[in-house]
Amino acid sequence: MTQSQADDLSKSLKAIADPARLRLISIIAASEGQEACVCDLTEPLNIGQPTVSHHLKVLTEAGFVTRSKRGTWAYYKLVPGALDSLARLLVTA
Amino acid sequence: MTQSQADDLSKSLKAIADPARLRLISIIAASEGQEACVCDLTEPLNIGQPTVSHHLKVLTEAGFVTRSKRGTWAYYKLVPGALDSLARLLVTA
DNA sequence: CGCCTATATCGATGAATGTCAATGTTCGAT
DNA sequence: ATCGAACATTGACATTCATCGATATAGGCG
Repeated sequence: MTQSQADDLSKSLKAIADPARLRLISIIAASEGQEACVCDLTEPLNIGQPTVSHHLKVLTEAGFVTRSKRGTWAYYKLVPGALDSLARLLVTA
Repeated sequence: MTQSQADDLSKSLKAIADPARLRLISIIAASEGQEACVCDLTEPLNIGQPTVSHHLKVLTEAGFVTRSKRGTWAYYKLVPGALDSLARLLVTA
């Protein structure tokens, strides 16, 4: 594995290597259409709303979720296959 | 996913979410018997020997490699299936 | 327009982390 | 016993990061 490959893979791993972000992914994955509103994510995690917003931004920039605003609400949806392809990279490593 | 499950999974992910540690795993995995001596790991990574030692300790404590000393040399070996079971946890998340 | 609600951004702070230089430890060889 | 080689540990430093409070933005409603 080259240095830049290792850099890329570690960036993806760092993005999900956080308890709060793992739980966010878990909740979104269990939601209808694998999509959830921020209001459904703030309460069950015991962390403040700005922190949730921050974690969702990290996950979005890493390509694990996408954001779509409908009215006042922001909905985050899992990117299909993103987690699977990361898992495949792991066993190939 | 519960809080403690998320904590455990994030600890495993943090252990490999580092370019140097990913390259260490990659080199060990490509070695004969999936085992390599520290002397074979220090040079190709462009980081100092104490740092390599530190990374190997992190990987050992996370259960990805095991250490066995033979003479003056320390050999690190991949734990079979460790990466695979982590990858499986990811797609189930 | 003005208020309220939902979400994002900013700035700060404390904790964790990667790296190094220096030193310690262990083992083989002379 | 002594020396050198291989590896680990320690202490320090700079950077990154998770979290929070305060504030900004943006949309719906009266």
